[in-house]
Amino acid sequence: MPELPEVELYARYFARHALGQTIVGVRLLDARVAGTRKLGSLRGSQFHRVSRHGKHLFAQSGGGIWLHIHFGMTGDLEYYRDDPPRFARIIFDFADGAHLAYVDMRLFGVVDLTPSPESYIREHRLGPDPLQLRLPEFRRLIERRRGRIKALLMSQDVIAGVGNLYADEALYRASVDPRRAANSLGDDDVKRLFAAIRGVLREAIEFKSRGRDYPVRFLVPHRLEGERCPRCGGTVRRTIVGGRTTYFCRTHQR
DNA sequence: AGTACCACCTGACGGC
DNA sequence: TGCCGTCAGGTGGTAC
Repeated sequence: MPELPEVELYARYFARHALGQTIVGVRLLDARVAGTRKLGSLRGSQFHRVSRHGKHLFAQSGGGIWLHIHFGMTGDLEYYRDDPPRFARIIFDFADGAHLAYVDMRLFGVVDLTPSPESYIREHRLGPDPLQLRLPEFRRLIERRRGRIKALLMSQDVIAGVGNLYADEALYRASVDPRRAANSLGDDDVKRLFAAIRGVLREAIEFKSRGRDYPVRFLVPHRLEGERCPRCGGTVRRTIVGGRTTYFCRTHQR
């Protein structure tokens, strides 16, 4: 599930529920989501800052070390007082008796410690976060690339945070065919795509933070082969691009 | 540089 | 009811 907008909401959720609480225990219920560093060293400290880069969440602890969470396909956070949620894999126990669970049905996520977000970003060669990006840099990142534009948008070393769903969404909004080579886009295409990526991500954060569903003008509610495009009446097609299931409107995406 | 395929996991859903 | 295939919004490795 989690792409940039979802992780942004998780970061806000983490800030709301976990900052300033004293950690009295860290329980590892399934070692397969733990990284190499021992989370037990967080005991006795507090988180006092949260940040996000792409799909990655970072929380600084009192010791100066940072918690790093990547949510994989099914990662989530749940703050609770009584019963732990289903698929809880790591539980942070707080001094006031409440808990924060890292939940992950499919176990593709990772919870680890890192010296700083900057060092993590460097070591894992993450590209810039699209909400911090400006047009000239975006242009530079994609103009000479020969791969398909959708595959490029999903490459975390090019832009960090866009996954399968929002890549489709941005290309749909920008009227660009996901199968086109990146270097075949004209300057107008690049400008529209840049605005579309940022617009789609910002709007998703906005309506999700209000607990609302995807608007009908988004592609997401129409991710079905043969569905009508709400924008032009064309037909929604399903195909594979970059190894992932891709939906696009064959009429207005060119 | 770009792509295709496999692997890592668990669960939901449709067909028979 | 149950078994089977298919699919799922992610990523890393390998091989071509």
